[in-house]
Amino acid sequence: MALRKGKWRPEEDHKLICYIRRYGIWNWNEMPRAAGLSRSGKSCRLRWMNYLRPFIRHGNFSKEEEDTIFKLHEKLGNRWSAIAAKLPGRTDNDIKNYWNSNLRKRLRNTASATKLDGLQTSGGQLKKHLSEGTVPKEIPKSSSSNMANKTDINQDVAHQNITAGLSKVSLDFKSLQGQSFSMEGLHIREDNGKILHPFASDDDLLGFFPPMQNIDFSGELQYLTWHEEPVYSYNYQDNLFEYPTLWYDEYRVIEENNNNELSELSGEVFQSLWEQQSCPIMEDLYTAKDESEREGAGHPFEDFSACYDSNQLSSGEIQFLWDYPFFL
DNA sequence: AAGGCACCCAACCGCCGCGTG
DNA sequence: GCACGCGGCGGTTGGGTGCCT
Repeated sequence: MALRKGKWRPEEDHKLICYIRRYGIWNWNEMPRAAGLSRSGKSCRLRWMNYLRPFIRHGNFSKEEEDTIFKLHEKLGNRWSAIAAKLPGRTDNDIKNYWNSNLRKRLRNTASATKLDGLQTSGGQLKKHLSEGTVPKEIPKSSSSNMANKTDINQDVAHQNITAGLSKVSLDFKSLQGQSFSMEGLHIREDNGKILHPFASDDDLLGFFPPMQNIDFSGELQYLTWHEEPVYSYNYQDNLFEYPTLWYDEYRVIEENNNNELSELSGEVFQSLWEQQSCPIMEDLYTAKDESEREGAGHPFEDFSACYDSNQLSSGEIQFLWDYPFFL
Protein backbone atom coordinates (compact mmCIF):
# COMPACT_ATOMS: atom_id res chain seq x y z
CA MET A 1 0.00 0.00 0.00
CA ALA A 2 1.30 3.46 -0.87
CA LEU A 3 2.40 5.46 2.11
CA ARG A 4 0.55 8.66 2.84
CA LYS A 5 2.48 11.89 3.08
CA GLY A 6 1.66 15.40 4.08
CA LYS A 7 -0.62 16.73 6.78
CA TRP A 8 -1.84 14.33 9.40
CA ARG A 9 -5.59 13.86 9.64
CA PRO A 10 -7.32 13.83 13.03
CA GLU A 11 -8.25 10.17 12.64
CA GLU A 12 -4.61 9.30 12.01
CA ASP A 13 -3.64 11.13 15.18
CA HIS A 14 -6.35 9.19 17.03
CA LYS A 15 -4.99 5.90 15.78
CA LEU A 16 -1.40 6.71 16.67
CA ILE A 17 -2.17 8.03 20.16
CA CYS A 18 -4.50 5.16 20.92
CA TYR A 19 -1.96 2.65 19.75
CA ILE A 20 0.96 4.10 21.69
CA ARG A 21 -1.10 4.45 24.82
CA ARG A 22 -2.12 0.85 24.71
CA TYR A 23 1.07 -0.75 23.49
CA GLY A 24 3.81 1.76 23.97
CA ILE A 25 6.57 2.43 21.50
CA TRP A 26 8.28 -0.77 20.43
CA ASN A 27 9.39 -0.31 16.81
CA TRP A 28 8.62 2.75 14.74
CA ASN A 29 8.95 0.90 11.45
CA GLU A 30 6.53 -1.89 12.38
CA MET A 31 4.16 0.24 14.38
CA PRO A 32 2.28 1.96 11.51
CA ARG A 33 1.14 -1.38 10.12
CA ALA A 34 0.05 -2.66 13.51
CA ALA A 35 -1.75 0.61 14.21
CA GLY A 36 -3.48 0.59 10.85
CA LEU A 37 -1.67 3.64 9.54
CA SER A 38 -0.44 4.14 5.99
CA ARG A 39 2.51 6.16 7.15
CA SER A 40 6.21 5.59 7.37
CA GLY A 41 7.68 4.87 10.76
CA LYS A 42 9.62 8.08 10.52
CA SER A 43 6.50 10.08 9.88
CA CYS A 44 4.80 8.48 12.89
CA ARG A 45 7.77 9.13 15.09
CA LEU A 46 7.97 12.74 14.02
CA ARG A 47 4.26 13.29 14.56
CA TRP A 48 4.41 11.75 18.00
CA MET A 49 7.60 13.44 19.12
CA ASN A 50 6.66 16.89 17.88
CA TYR A 51 2.92 17.07 18.42
CA LEU A 52 1.15 14.18 20.02
CA ARG A 53 3.21 13.18 23.02
CA PRO A 54 2.33 14.63 26.40
CA PHE A 55 3.58 17.93 27.76
CA ILE A 56 4.18 19.52 24.36
CA ARG A 57 3.57 23.24 24.09
CA HIS A 58 3.36 25.25 20.89
CA GLY A 59 3.78 28.93 20.16
CA ASN A 60 3.75 31.82 22.62
CA PHE A 61 7.40 31.70 23.52
CA SER A 62 7.94 33.70 26.68
CA LYS A 63 10.63 36.31 27.10
CA GLU A 64 12.46 33.93 29.43
CA GLU A 65 12.32 31.16 26.86
CA GLU A 66 13.63 33.48 24.17
CA ASP A 67 16.49 34.53 26.39
CA THR A 68 17.27 30.92 27.14
CA ILE A 69 17.29 30.08 23.44
CA PHE A 70 19.60 32.97 22.65
CA LYS A 71 21.92 32.00 25.44
CA LEU A 72 21.99 28.32 24.55
CA HIS A 73 22.33 29.00 20.85
CA GLU A 74 25.34 31.14 21.53
CA LYS A 75 26.82 28.29 23.49
CA LEU A 76 25.66 25.28 21.47
CA GLY A 77 25.01 26.58 17.96
CA ASN A 78 22.33 24.82 15.90
CA ARG A 79 22.10 21.84 18.23
CA TRP A 80 18.35 22.19 18.48
CA SER A 81 17.73 19.00 20.36
CA ALA A 82 20.24 20.02 23.02
CA ILE A 83 18.53 23.40 23.30
CA ALA A 84 15.10 21.76 23.43
CA ALA A 85 16.29 19.55 26.27
CA LYS A 86 16.64 22.68 28.40
CA LEU A 87 13.16 23.92 27.56
CA PRO A 88 10.54 21.53 28.91
CA GLY A 89 7.58 21.13 26.61
CA ARG A 90 9.37 22.54 23.58
CA THR A 91 10.49 20.43 20.66
CA ASP A 92 13.64 20.86 18.64
CA ASN A 93 11.53 21.45 15.54
CA ASP A 94 9.55 24.21 17.23
CA ILE A 95 12.66 25.92 18.50
CA LYS A 96 14.34 25.60 15.13
CA ASN A 97 11.33 27.11 13.38
CA TYR A 98 11.02 29.86 15.94
CA TRP A 99 14.69 30.65 15.60
CA ASN A 100 14.59 30.74 11.81
CA SER A 101 11.42 32.78 11.57
CA ASN A 102 11.77 35.14 14.53
CA LEU A 103 14.92 35.17 16.56
CA ARG A 104 17.47 35.05 13.79
CA LYS A 105 15.82 38.01 12.13
CA ARG A 106 15.79 39.94 15.38
CA LEU A 107 19.39 39.01 15.91
CA ARG A 108 20.38 40.38 12.53
CA ASN A 109 18.61 43.63 13.28
CA THR A 110 20.39 43.86 16.61
CA ALA A 111 23.67 43.07 14.92
CA SER A 112 23.25 45.74 12.25
CA ALA A 113 22.19 48.26 14.86
CA THR A 114 25.32 47.48 16.83
CA LYS A 115 27.40 47.87 13.70
CA LEU A 116 25.80 51.16 12.78
CA ASP A 117 26.47 52.51 16.22
CA GLY A 118 30.11 52.16 15.25
CA LEU A 119 30.75 50.70 18.59
CA GLN A 120 33.50 48.39 19.60
CA THR A 121 33.14 45.00 18.02
CA SER A 122 35.97 43.21 19.66
CA GLY A 123 38.24 41.53 17.14
CA GLY A 124 36.42 39.44 14.57
CA GLN A 125 33.85 38.32 17.11
CA LEU A 126 30.76 39.86 15.47
CA LYS A 127 31.87 38.73 12.04
CA LYS A 128 32.29 35.23 13.39
CA HIS A 129 28.90 35.27 15.07
CA LEU A 130 27.23 36.67 11.98
CA SER A 131 28.71 34.01 9.77
CA GLU A 132 27.48 31.38 12.19
CA GLY A 133 24.22 33.12 12.92
CA THR A 134 25.03 33.03 16.60
CA VAL A 135 25.19 36.67 17.64
CA PRO A 136 24.13 36.72 21.26
CA LYS A 137 21.34 38.93 22.41
CA GLU A 138 21.98 40.78 25.60
CA ILE A 139 20.19 39.25 28.52
CA PRO A 140 18.48 41.98 30.57
CA LYS A 141 19.83 42.04 34.08
CA SER A 142 16.37 42.69 35.46
CA SER A 143 15.19 39.30 34.28
CA SER A 144 17.61 37.37 36.41
CA SER A 145 15.22 36.85 39.32
CA ASN A 146 12.47 35.77 36.96
CA MET A 147 14.83 33.36 35.34
CA ALA A 148 15.53 31.79 38.69
CA ASN A 149 11.83 31.24 39.28
CA LYS A 150 11.36 29.87 35.80
CA THR A 151 14.17 27.42 36.32
CA ASP A 152 12.54 26.12 39.46
CA ILE A 153 9.26 25.63 37.64
CA ASN A 154 11.01 23.91 34.79
CA GLN A 155 12.77 21.59 37.17
CA ASP A 156 9.41 20.70 38.65
CA VAL A 157 8.03 19.93 35.23
CA ALA A 158 11.10 17.89 34.40
CA HIS A 159 10.64 15.99 37.64
CA GLN A 160 7.02 15.28 36.75
CA ASN A 161 8.17 13.94 33.41
CA ILE A 162 10.55 11.57 35.06
CA THR A 163 8.15 10.31 37.68
CA ALA A 164 5.46 9.83 35.05
CA GLY A 165 7.87 7.96 32.82
CA LEU A 166 6.67 4.58 33.96
CA SER A 167 3.27 3.99 35.44
CA LYS A 168 3.10 0.96 37.64
CA VAL A 169 0.13 0.01 39.72
CA SER A 170 -0.37 -3.14 41.70
CA LEU A 171 -3.76 -4.14 42.99
CA ASP A 172 -5.24 -7.16 44.62
CA PHE A 173 -7.47 -8.79 42.05
CA LYS A 174 -10.43 -9.33 44.36
CA SER A 175 -10.47 -5.67 45.26
CA LEU A 176 -11.31 -4.87 41.66
CA GLN A 177 -14.44 -6.96 41.51
CA GLY A 178 -17.48 -4.94 40.74
CA GLN A 179 -15.53 -1.79 40.18
CA SER A 180 -14.51 0.33 37.28
CA PHE A 181 -11.40 2.39 37.23
CA SER A 182 -9.12 4.33 35.01
CA MET A 183 -5.39 4.61 35.24
CA GLU A 184 -5.64 8.32 35.77
CA GLY A 185 -5.77 8.60 39.51
CA LEU A 186 -7.64 5.31 39.68
CA HIS A 187 -11.08 6.81 39.72
CA ILE A 188 -12.93 3.92 41.23
CA ARG A 189 -16.66 3.81 41.00
CA GLU A 190 -18.97 1.30 42.61
CA ASP A 191 -21.16 -0.38 40.08
CA ASN A 192 -23.63 -2.11 42.38
CA GLY A 193 -23.01 -5.43 40.75
CA LYS A 194 -23.56 -4.23 37.20
CA ILE A 195 -21.07 -3.88 34.43
CA LEU A 196 -20.28 -0.24 34.18
CA HIS A 197 -20.57 1.63 31.00
CA PRO A 198 -19.71 5.29 31.30
CA PHE A 199 -22.41 6.34 28.87
CA ALA A 200 -25.24 4.66 30.65
CA SER A 201 -26.89 7.54 32.42
CA ASP A 202 -27.88 5.53 35.48
CA ASP A 203 -24.22 4.69 36.01
CA ASP A 204 -23.14 8.25 35.84
CA LEU A 205 -22.78 8.63 39.56
CA LEU A 206 -20.45 11.58 39.40
CA GLY A 207 -21.98 13.35 36.44
CA PHE A 208 -18.79 13.10 34.45
CA PHE A 209 -20.29 11.90 31.24
CA PRO A 210 -22.61 14.44 29.68
CA PRO A 211 -24.27 13.12 26.54
CA MET A 212 -22.83 14.64 23.39
CA GLN A 213 -26.15 16.07 22.24
CA ASN A 214 -26.33 18.37 25.27
CA ILE A 215 -23.20 20.22 24.31
CA ASP A 216 -23.84 23.47 22.54
CA PHE A 217 -21.33 24.06 19.78
CA SER A 218 -23.30 26.88 18.20
CA GLY A 219 -20.69 29.51 19.00
CA GLU A 220 -17.44 29.93 17.23
CA LEU A 221 -15.37 26.87 17.94
CA GLN A 222 -12.16 28.12 19.46
CA TYR A 223 -10.52 24.79 19.82
CA LEU A 224 -11.43 21.22 20.32
CA THR A 225 -8.83 18.93 21.73
CA TRP A 226 -9.06 15.45 23.00
CA HIS A 227 -7.14 12.76 24.67
CA GLU A 228 -7.87 9.20 25.40
CA GLU A 229 -8.58 8.10 28.90
CA PRO A 230 -8.56 4.33 29.09
CA VAL A 231 -11.18 3.07 31.46
CA TYR A 232 -11.35 -0.56 32.37
CA SER A 233 -14.15 -2.34 34.01
CA TYR A 234 -14.10 -5.81 35.39
CA ASN A 235 -16.99 -8.04 34.50
CA TYR A 236 -16.84 -10.62 37.23
CA GLN A 237 -19.71 -12.66 35.81
CA ASP A 238 -17.62 -13.58 32.78
CA ASN A 239 -14.31 -13.05 34.55
CA LEU A 240 -13.18 -10.59 31.92
CA PHE A 241 -11.85 -7.13 31.93
CA GLU A 242 -13.51 -4.93 29.42
CA TYR A 243 -11.72 -2.21 27.67
CA PRO A 244 -14.02 0.31 26.15
CA THR A 245 -11.87 2.78 24.33
CA LEU A 246 -12.85 6.21 25.45
CA TRP A 247 -11.97 9.56 24.15
CA TYR A 248 -11.92 12.35 26.62
CA ASP A 249 -12.58 15.55 24.79
CA GLU A 250 -11.94 19.00 26.05
CA TYR A 251 -13.66 21.78 24.24
CA ARG A 252 -13.89 25.50 24.43
CA VAL A 253 -16.46 27.56 22.61
CA ILE A 254 -16.34 31.31 22.39
CA GLU A 255 -19.75 32.87 21.99
CA GLU A 256 -20.74 36.42 21.24
CA ASN A 257 -24.03 37.64 22.69
CA ASN A 258 -26.31 40.44 21.44
CA ASN A 259 -24.25 43.04 23.30
CA ASN A 260 -21.13 41.93 21.46
CA GLU A 261 -19.79 40.49 24.68
CA LEU A 262 -17.72 37.37 24.47
CA SER A 263 -18.33 34.52 26.79
CA GLU A 264 -16.52 31.26 27.05
CA LEU A 265 -18.00 27.86 27.43
CA SER A 266 -15.76 24.96 28.13
CA GLY A 267 -16.21 21.43 29.23
CA GLU A 268 -15.49 17.81 28.66
CA VAL A 269 -17.03 15.04 26.71
CA PHE A 270 -16.47 11.36 26.92
CA GLN A 271 -17.07 9.48 23.76
CA SER A 272 -16.70 5.86 22.90
CA LEU A 273 -15.30 5.43 19.42
CA TRP A 274 -15.71 1.74 19.05
CA GLU A 275 -17.88 -1.02 20.24
CA GLN A 276 -17.05 -2.11 23.71
CA GLN A 277 -14.99 -5.22 23.43
CA SER A 278 -13.95 -7.87 25.80
CA CYS A 279 -10.26 -7.69 26.40
CA PRO A 280 -8.37 -9.60 29.02
CA ILE A 281 -6.24 -7.21 30.98
CA MET A 282 -3.38 -9.58 30.28
CA GLU A 283 -2.99 -7.79 26.99
CA ASP A 284 -1.28 -5.07 28.94
CA LEU A 285 0.54 -7.38 31.27
CA TYR A 286 2.10 -8.84 28.18
CA THR A 287 4.13 -5.70 27.72
CA ALA A 288 6.22 -6.80 30.68
CA LYS A 289 6.87 -10.23 29.32
CA ASP A 290 9.96 -11.47 27.61
CA GLU A 291 10.54 -9.95 24.18
CA SER A 292 11.35 -13.36 22.78
CA GLU A 293 7.76 -14.46 23.30
CA ARG A 294 6.66 -11.94 20.72
CA GLU A 295 8.84 -13.37 17.99
CA GLY A 296 7.01 -14.64 14.97
CA ALA A 297 3.86 -12.79 15.82
CA GLY A 298 2.68 -10.30 13.24
CA HIS A 299 1.63 -8.11 16.09
CA PRO A 300 3.41 -8.15 19.43
CA PHE A 301 0.21 -8.65 21.34
CA GLU A 302 -1.85 -10.81 19.06
CA ASP A 303 -0.97 -13.86 21.07
CA PHE A 304 -1.71 -12.32 24.42
CA SER A 305 -4.33 -14.91 25.23
CA ALA A 306 -1.50 -17.39 25.75
CA CYS A 307 -0.69 -15.85 29.08
CA TYR A 308 -4.21 -15.29 30.23
CA ASP A 309 -4.78 -17.47 33.23
CA SER A 310 -8.04 -16.80 34.97
CA ASN A 311 -7.20 -19.04 37.92
CA GLN A 312 -4.06 -17.16 38.60
CA LEU A 313 -5.87 -13.88 38.13
CA SER A 314 -8.67 -14.57 40.54
CA SER A 315 -6.28 -15.18 43.37
CA GLY A 316 -3.32 -13.10 42.40
CA GLU A 317 -2.28 -9.58 41.93
CA ILE A 318 -2.84 -7.34 38.98
CA GLN A 319 0.08 -5.28 37.87
CA PHE A 320 -0.15 -2.63 35.24
CA LEU A 321 3.01 -1.64 33.50
CA TRP A 322 3.09 1.08 30.95
CA ASP A 323 6.01 2.11 28.82
CA TYR A 324 4.62 5.57 28.53
CA PRO A 325 3.10 7.93 31.05
CA PHE A 326 -0.56 8.63 31.18
CA PHE A 327 -1.48 12.21 30.76
CA LEU A 328 -1.99 14.18 33.90
C1' DA B 1 -10.89 41.65 -6.53
C1' DA B 2 -6.74 39.55 -7.97
C1' DG B 3 -2.03 38.61 -8.27
C1' DG B 4 2.50 38.67 -6.21
C1' DC B 5 5.20 38.22 -2.42
C1' DA B 6 6.97 37.08 2.17
C1' DC B 7 6.50 34.53 6.06
C1' DC B 8 5.38 30.61 9.05
C1' DC B 9 5.58 26.01 10.29
C1' DA B 10 4.45 21.03 9.71
C1' DA B 11 6.58 17.56 7.51
C1' DC B 12 10.14 15.41 4.66
C1' DC B 13 14.86 14.00 3.50
C1' DG B 14 19.38 12.51 4.03
C1' DC B 15 22.98 11.71 6.99
C1' DC B 16 25.05 9.98 11.18
C1' DG B 17 25.76 7.40 15.50
C1' DC B 18 24.78 3.53 18.06
C1' DG B 19 23.48 -1.10 19.14
C1' DT B 20 23.29 -5.76 17.69
C1' DG B 21 24.39 -10.05 15.47
C1' DG C 1 35.86 -5.57 12.28
C1' DC C 2 31.85 -5.41 9.46
C1' DA C 3 27.07 -5.02 7.90
C1' DC C 4 22.68 -3.81 8.94
C1' DG C 5 18.70 -1.62 11.00
C1' DC C 6 16.83 1.78 13.83
C1' DG C 7 16.31 6.16 15.92
C1' DG C 8 17.77 10.89 16.23
C1' DC C 9 19.16 15.13 14.29
C1' DG C 10 19.52 19.27 11.46
C1' DG C 11 18.73 21.26 6.93
C1' DT C 12 15.32 21.97 3.72
C1' DT C 13 10.88 22.07 1.41
C1' DG C 14 6.34 23.32 0.19
C1' DG C 15 1.55 24.33 1.36
C1' DG C 16 -1.17 27.62 3.71
C1' DT C 17 -1.96 32.25 5.03
C1' DG C 18 -1.85 37.11 5.36
C1' DC C 19 -0.29 41.41 3.65
C1' DC C 20 0.64 44.66 0.08
C1' DT C 21 0.08 46.69 -4.34
